[in-house]
Amino acid sequence: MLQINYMIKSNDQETEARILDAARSVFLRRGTAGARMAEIAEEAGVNQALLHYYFRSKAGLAEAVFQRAARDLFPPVLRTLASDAPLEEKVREVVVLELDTLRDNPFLPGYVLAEMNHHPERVGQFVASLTGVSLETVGPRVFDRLGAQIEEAVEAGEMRPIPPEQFVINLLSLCIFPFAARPMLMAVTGMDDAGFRAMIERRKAELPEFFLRGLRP
Amino acid sequence: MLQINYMIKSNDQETEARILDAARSVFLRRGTAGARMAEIAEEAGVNQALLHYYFRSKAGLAEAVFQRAARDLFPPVLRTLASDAPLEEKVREVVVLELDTLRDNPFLPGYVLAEMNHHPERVGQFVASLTGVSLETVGPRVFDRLGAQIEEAVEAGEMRPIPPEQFVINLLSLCIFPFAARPMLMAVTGMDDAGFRAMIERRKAELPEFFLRGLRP
DNA sequence: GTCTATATTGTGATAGAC
DNA sequence: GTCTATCACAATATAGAC
Repeated sequence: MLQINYMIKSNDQETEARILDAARSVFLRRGTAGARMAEIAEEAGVNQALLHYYFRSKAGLAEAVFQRAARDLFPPVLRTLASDAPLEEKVREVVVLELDTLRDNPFLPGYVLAEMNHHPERVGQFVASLTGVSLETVGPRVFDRLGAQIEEAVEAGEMRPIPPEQFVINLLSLCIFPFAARPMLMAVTGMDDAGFRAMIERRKAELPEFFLRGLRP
Repeated sequence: MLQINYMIKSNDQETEARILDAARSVFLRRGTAGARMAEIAEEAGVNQALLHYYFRSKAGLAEAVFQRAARDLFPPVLRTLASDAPLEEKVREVVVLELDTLRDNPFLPGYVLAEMNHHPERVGQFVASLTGVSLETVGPRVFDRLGAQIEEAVEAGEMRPIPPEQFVINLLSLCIFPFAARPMLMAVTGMDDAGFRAMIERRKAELPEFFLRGLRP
């Protein structure tokens, strides 16, 4: 009796998490506009009315899911890039970090990129939330630190000059795009899931060198 | 009178094109699931019923728009890559081709990537339509030709070995991703539209060298 | 907190006049 | 070919019992 009572009471928290997980799964696969509350409820194993009890509206759920997804995709990389580690080490670290994350969440890039394009207003809001401060602080912080390191390396004759923005864009492009274009790549090359994973593993090993060679004088 | 009569008669063709253009514009911005037939009709300057007269259903319109968009995004590049031009020339050509296309259609990548993720079944269909033949012919044709050229260059000591798939993935990543991630890039860096275009122009000049250096021994 | 039943709107699609 | 008016249903959201 006590046991049962305890379990019921604890459900409120656990249920909310289950709903959020189900919502994430459905939103990532179908996109926000294509997602159906009924499907989320079913996947969470609860009634549809409960979704509204916890998140008020579909928009509320969508907001929560997008914030979480964007946090999974970008901040770890940006934090790494803003650190004090040597440049080459940063590159290797970002590649492994990003490729491992996306191997486990292959729908993440497609979803986040699509949402950003469909709801540009959410992007500023998200960027602001990264530091809790205003929009203008995140970018500069990463790019200033990176720019200084690049300048150092250039003066030491180890590297060509490159704007830090282009540095970041190139690196993220090479990591993220293959996942966003996964269905097309699989269709064109005839890869299956295992083949795709193998291709990604290979990238993990060779991408850092490819990227760094491209920057050398 | 004759004039008016002529214009009315010619409208059927012109109207269908106007609708398709409007549909493209709305679908690209909102995604298929998020697009509204009413908005398309308004943007085309016609009544909503006309959309059904010409395209039967929303799915019909969506199909037409996706085919056209995917054709704009991929085939020119694949054709270039499968040509007989020297490898380095191909790279320069692809970069200019792709960056110019996307400068004029910044929503294209986000839309196509999203649709592919949400409707993987359409991808095979599209790939098949590229040659009119079966799915297995397009990929190999590009990759075989490219693989041979790479092998040549490797034996001449001009290049490191790299699987042709990775070659293509890297090249497309560097061209396409910045547009797919445009809203995020603009928010993080504080760029406006002009700044983004300037950034792309800079890439057009520097991307080929960066890419090719990354492949040299 | 969780459910069933129901209200309310949004949205794709059709009928039929012009 | 093009419009207005309307239908039919899908999908979000709420009321209220348990």
